[in-house]
Amino acid sequence: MRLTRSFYNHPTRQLAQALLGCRLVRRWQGQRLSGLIVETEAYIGETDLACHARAGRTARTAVMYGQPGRAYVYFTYGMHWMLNVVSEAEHFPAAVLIRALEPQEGLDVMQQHRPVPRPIELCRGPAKLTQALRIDRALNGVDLCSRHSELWIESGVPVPARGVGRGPRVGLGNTPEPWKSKPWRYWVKDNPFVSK
DNA sequence: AGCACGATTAACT
DNA sequence: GTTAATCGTGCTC
Repeated sequence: MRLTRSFYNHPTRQLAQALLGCRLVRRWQGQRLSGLIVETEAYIGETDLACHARAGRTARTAVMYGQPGRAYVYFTYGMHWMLNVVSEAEHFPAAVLIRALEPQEGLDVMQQHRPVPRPIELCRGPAKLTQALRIDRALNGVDLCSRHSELWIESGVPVPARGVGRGPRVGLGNTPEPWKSKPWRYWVKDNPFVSK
């Protein structure tokens, strides 16, 4: 079942954990491309200096200030797209970055989008999964709760708290403390599809 | 108008 | 472990 708006309207760290085990689905040319979410990170508000919303409301960050349950897709390093899910109440800018998937449906199509020798490499990283699922600027702002969107998340088997690993967020090179070290990255323990 | 840098990845040594 | 690729964004001049 497609997750509803209320699922996303929660504290970001709580949502980041709740999304583990859920299934991200992309409809591409009538086909389902999907995978279980196995790794996430929380980015929370203007005071979190790792969050893009630290710059306040701009054209780029506007989606994060909108409804929960929308996709925030941004471009970085001159070549990569990142997928986030907007969290918390409208007007509070926060989102969950989807960092890795365990591929489930449409692996053959994903391989066409992203040629790799083995499926383990298909979605093991935030820019890898957007490439495999063909997620780019066209999906920025899309409502994951709408019946008509080509991107959504389905409920799954919740991962119990003891099965969730936690640690600092990845790639925050110049972010000052204490934000750089906040343990706001979550993953499914012992799952081989988690990024490295 | 110009500049430094980035929520990364792949291909090096 | 190091580095190139490659361009939108936000900040300074």
